[in-house]
Amino acid sequence: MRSISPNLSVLKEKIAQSGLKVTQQRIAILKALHDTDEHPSAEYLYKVLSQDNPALSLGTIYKTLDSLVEKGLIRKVFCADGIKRFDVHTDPHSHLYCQESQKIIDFEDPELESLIKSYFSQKKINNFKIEDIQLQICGKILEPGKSVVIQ
Amino acid sequence: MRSISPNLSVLKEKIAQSGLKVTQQRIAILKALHDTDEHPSAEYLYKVLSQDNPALSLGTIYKTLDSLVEKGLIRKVFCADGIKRFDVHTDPHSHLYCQESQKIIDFEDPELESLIKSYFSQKKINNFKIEDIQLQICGKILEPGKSVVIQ
DNA sequence: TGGTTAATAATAAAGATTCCTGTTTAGTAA
DNA sequence: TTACTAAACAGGAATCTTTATTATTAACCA
Repeated sequence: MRSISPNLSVLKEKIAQSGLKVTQQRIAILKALHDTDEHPSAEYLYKVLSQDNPALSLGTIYKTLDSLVEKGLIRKVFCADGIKRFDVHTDPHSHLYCQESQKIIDFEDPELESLIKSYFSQKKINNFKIEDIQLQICGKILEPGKSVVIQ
Repeated sequence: MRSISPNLSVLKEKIAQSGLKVTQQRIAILKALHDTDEHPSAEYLYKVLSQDNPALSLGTIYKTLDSLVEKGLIRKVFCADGIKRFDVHTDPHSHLYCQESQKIIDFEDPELESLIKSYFSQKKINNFKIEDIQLQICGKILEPGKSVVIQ
């Protein structure tokens, strides 16, 4: 389901183009974000990455995630559980939230996105500049283990 | 903009009907939620309520908010900032998020809600039970102080 | 290759939430 | 009304999440 992760040189290029220095930590973090479907939190990345980079600091992860968001390379995901989570997927899409397992599943449907887009292109909201629209579908995965299929 | 708050007996009735004991704390917390547009966090409620109820404990607020969510009297609001916030508004509506002021503004539009509803009534998502759909419009209030007008 | 500056590690501090325990209170039944 | 019981509460400790601080290191550029 997840798209193929870009190779290292592409990741480096992305970081460089954003104006950030290309450090080993940033490469590793951005790669880890690409290598998972999990919409990771800082803690998750720390657990995964410290196996190969024992010196990696949690503070660096937080700081890097902020930088990557600021540069538009990743997005903050809206969450009900009070934990910051992130998504490399920067094109418009929605999320399924399983309230039991805390899993977040990408919900990609051009039809829905264009529906929303066209609605908001007509709608007038005075005194507010729209920058991003996010939609969550909350509920439950019925048989954990089996995959959720969107048709 | 905010709807008129229900009076105390209505609030008590709501709490009782949910199966929870009707305590002074729960009444005060539910009332405070009704009396504001702010989509409060536990901390906000603590600040506001401890003025009149100096003995009120922050732990009680957290616990009460959880109970009220569980009973469906209030909803958790999806947030990007890693703070749990709540909404008494339980009918379907969306939210404007100001990324500068952290303000959350109710966005109520039957047209949008029915658009979303009809989309999802057709859409098939296997192995997932939809319980709630939330949409956020992120951006910036252009002139803080002035109100945001939805047309 | 060396110098400059941003980035990092390590750790402390702050902020948000949950947990624990003795006490109090709401609901119930006598 | 009163007494009983279970749930709820206050207060505070503990935990979890995030941010801030500072000395050291590494990326980038001349």
